[in-house]
Amino acid sequence: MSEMNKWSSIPDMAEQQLRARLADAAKAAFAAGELPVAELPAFGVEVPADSSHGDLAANVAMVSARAMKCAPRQIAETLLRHLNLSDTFFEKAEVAGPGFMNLFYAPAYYAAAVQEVINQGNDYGRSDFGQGEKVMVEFVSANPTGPMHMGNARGGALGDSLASVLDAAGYTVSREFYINDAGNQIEKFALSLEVRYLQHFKGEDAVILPEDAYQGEDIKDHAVAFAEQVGDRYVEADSDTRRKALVEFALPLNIDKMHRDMDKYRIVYDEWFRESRLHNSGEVKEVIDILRRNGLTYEKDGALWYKNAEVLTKKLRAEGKSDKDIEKLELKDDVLVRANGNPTYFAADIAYHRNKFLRGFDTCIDVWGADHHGHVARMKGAMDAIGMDGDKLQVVLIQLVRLMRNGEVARMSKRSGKAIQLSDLLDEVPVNAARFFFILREAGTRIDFDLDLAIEESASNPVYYVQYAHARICSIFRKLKEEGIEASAATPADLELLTAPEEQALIRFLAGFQREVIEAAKAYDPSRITRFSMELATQFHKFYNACRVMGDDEGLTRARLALCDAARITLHNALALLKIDAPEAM
RNA sequence: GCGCCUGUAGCUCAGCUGGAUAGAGCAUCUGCCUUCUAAGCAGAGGGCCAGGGGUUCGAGUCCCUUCAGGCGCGCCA
Repeated sequence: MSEMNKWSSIPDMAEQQLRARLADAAKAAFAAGELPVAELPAFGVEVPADSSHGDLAANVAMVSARAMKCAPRQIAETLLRHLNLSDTFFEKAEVAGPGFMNLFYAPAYYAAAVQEVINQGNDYGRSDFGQGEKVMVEFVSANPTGPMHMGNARGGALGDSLASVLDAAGYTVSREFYINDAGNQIEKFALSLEVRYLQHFKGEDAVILPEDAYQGEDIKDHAVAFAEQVGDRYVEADSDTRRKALVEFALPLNIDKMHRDMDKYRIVYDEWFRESRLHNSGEVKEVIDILRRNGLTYEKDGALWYKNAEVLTKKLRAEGKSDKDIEKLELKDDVLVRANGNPTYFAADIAYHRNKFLRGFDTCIDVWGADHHGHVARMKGAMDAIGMDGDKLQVVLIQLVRLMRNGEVARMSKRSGKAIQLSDLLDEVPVNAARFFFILREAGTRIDFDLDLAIEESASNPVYYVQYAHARICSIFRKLKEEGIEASAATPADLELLTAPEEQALIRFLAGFQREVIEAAKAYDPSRITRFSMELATQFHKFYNACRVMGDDEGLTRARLALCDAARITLHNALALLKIDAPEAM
């Protein structure tokens, strides 16, 4: 409960004070014989939806009613009589509704909260909640056989921001991109390139592109570029040599492109991890051997199978599921090594996740497309099966993005007629707007991305609403400087002048930033920060319209300038987590 | 068929571990700039929180069930 925090937040301190004083009040009431002696149960302290109900509300009387055999309101009234609020952040308490104890902050609370933001500056919002635990966030990990798409754009923004949020919450975070540069899809890539290369010299009808090959224009572009560079000397070469040359030509180009796109999207990875490494190092073989030794494999139809059903059944039984329910799941086993001798993606992925844990990560978070959800349970199970802890593998599933144009689903780019790519998006939509949009909604919801709206009416994008608030604050300080006014720092007494409802609402909101970051980290949900930034902008705009910053009262002016500065810092730090610019002017 | 996700205002969505009269943006309508950025603010209308049961002081939130939509159940990744 008491998270000893070196970045102690003011709301946390206030809540602790309140809990301690309520416990004291109960003790006093017991001693006076005014309440039956009973253990004070765990109770909640929360921010009421309606500010007329105070700044914090405790439900201690309601949850104590049964044990004390006493009406909640009566318990609350008794506690109130014994409640001592001296030397706390509170100035008033009252009993309301069914027995809530409503507490009101004193001006000192608001003063302390503003001062805290200013003191911490760029660190404001950070905490050591995560205790330095090592966390890896693996995201995007797009297939290198083709260009990245809109789903990668969403996964990229969410994964990157999630990593930032975890970092701010005190975790040691690493960002990773997994490149599937081995296996079946590379074979398919090679075959597709080969057909296009041969077609380039012999004509489209001479060689037929199989239906299951990559149909995209990008393959043709690569083949043509290769043909222009080396000519027709691979036409007569044997297929293996030809395919190898084509892949060695095209794959680096695709990977370079992914680097460039991610760079433009402001995503910097700590590691680009290649699947081929796991095959070359023998790690794929190792995990297969481990599974074999653990008796979790068998051979059938020439392939080596993994006993997924057995592993998951055991796990689900341990979790208390009935055999009947488990049977309904129709659990299936999976192939590790195909009849042709090649390991499957699944086998390589087990090796990859083992590699992650062996690198010392306490938690590995995978950001996957929602269509991979069937893969989650068996991957966790496989971790258990090789002696790792499957619970330390966490998966965030991202729903697909639907592209809309003129109210209809769009699949193709209007200009090129090709499938819409991430790089098209970044060419047309400012990065700030694109990122903001993709981090606006939590991962599990399907979203529609309206290209026309994003491109043509970008000013209606809420990102500008938030940025405008930041620019507005900066303009106040700019004006101050232009007029040669040098405002000294606000004193605690100055800050206690912040008593207008709009001022206090803004401060209460600012003060909750650290908690919001922690909540976002716990839920693996960076979209909370996006919405926080929007609400913060609203609170600032309201304050700005209601309270003139530079006025006749010097103390109040200093205090309001301090509040502006606190709002600017908080807004800046929130946007920084999302890697969205906080402009000084618009 | 089985599993996962989703269902809240006309549209897009918030709603912290259950709390007091369910919120915001867009859209529609009405006001507010001779003083710090009107990309802003204030106000109005708009809801059987998909339906039905249950748990309790109290349910949009938890449990069961029905309905509707999305996705998944490969020697694909």
